[in-house]
Amino acid sequence: MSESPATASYAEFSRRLKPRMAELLAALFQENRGSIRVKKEKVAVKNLEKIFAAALALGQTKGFHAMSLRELSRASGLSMGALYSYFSSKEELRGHILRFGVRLASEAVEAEAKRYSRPAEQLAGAIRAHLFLSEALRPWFYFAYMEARNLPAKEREQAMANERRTEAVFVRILREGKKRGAFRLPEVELTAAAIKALLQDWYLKRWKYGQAGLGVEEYAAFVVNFVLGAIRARPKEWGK
Amino acid sequence: MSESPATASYAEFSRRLKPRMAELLAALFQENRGSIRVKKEKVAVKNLEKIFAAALALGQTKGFHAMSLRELSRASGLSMGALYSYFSSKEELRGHILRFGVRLASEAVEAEAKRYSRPAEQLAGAIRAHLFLSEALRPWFYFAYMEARNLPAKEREQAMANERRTEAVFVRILREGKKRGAFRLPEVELTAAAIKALLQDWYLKRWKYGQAGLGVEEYAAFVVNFVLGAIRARPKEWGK
DNA sequence: GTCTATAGTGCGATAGAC
DNA sequence: GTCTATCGCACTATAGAC
Repeated sequence: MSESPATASYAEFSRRLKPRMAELLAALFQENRGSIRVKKEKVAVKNLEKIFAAALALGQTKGFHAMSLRELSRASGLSMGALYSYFSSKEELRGHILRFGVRLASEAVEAEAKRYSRPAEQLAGAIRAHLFLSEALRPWFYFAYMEARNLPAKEREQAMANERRTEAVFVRILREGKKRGAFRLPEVELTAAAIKALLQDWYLKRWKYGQAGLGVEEYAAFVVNFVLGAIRARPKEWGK
Repeated sequence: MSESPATASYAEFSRRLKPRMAELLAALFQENRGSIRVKKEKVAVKNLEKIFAAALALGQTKGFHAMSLRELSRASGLSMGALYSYFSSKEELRGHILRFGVRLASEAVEAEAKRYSRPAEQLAGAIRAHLFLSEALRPWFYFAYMEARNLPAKEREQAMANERRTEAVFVRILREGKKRGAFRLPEVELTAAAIKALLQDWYLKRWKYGQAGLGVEEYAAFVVNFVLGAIRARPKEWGK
């Protein structure tokens, strides 16, 4: 509940996230002891990490469906047979990867929420937190976005629900700011959707921003400024 | 060079686009007489239309790579053998579809450009034209966006160049408006990228806007207003 | 726990009848 | 111009050696 002027820097955000990734990987192993044939946690976690990293990298460039398990075997350094000790089908592997990311992401967003009380700072904080998160987990975010449509119906609905949940955070902040007179905007839901689109562009068009030599902090500053301008929040009004 | 208050309605835009689609399909047939074994234009164009529509629909839900030619055969009503009278490989089919769309899209955007002289109206017109176009060719836009990364290197670079070209239109308008004092914005390139992201969200998240009962004209009005707000264009300044 | 070898399936593409 | 039948191949997944 501190009122520091802005969310922590990306470096700090990233530093706080790292250890959670290792913990969650171990948790994922424990929860799937049934289907994972390897029993030593240390070995399993190490290999799961390799498999996930390789699958995300390959999924990045050619898509998960187009990636063959032979390629994954080569890229991860494990044989075909060894791979199948960690999952029982290619689809199950995709499920593991997606669930791992969802948990990591939702935890991190919850942790950043409600650190501020003034609407404009809340909005800026939420934008920064989402961008920092997608930067730290960029391969996963891209993977999840692109794989969403290939999911079986049930999981696809869950993915769409996730999309709505993210937007709901922004809807709440916008509505509160509007009530307090800090923001002027007619369409709260559409504005939240627009913010979401700007956040997603960061990991979807990384090639473009990378070539322009732009960092995540600079992009975050731009988005915050752009959005606050669009909803008529003026610097002098930020404190309302 | 008319100075009507806004780009034509979507209905009118769509009406003007339709005949061009038939013409371009015929042109595509003529240019590929070498590789297309069917010689009667009437038959060929009719079947190409069926094939393209079926491929776009299937590519929509599962991706082009995941779509098998057996499925395409079923969906288009042509046998496997017949399909191969119209293209010599699955990849060539993808190329046909992408090139067809690129030509249709670039023609339509050129036609809408430069209809206005005042910066805010130019910007609003360009936003509306892009949205209307992506609405009329939604299956194709979605297909092109999702297939871009699966293209061979040369064609992928061309796709990225297309992305930049669209943005260049907005950069030009923004820069001109800034010079004339109609807009206040520090980052012209980033603003153009942000506008692009908002335009793309319309066809990428169609499920969301569709469920909300939102039409393309309403979304266009929102985006225009949002962007003009962000770049500090005020209604009274629109005429500058 | 990991490997190599291979079974079984469905793919893209083609040949030849009509 | 379109069809059916089929080829060869690459894939996912598994069996059994080490």
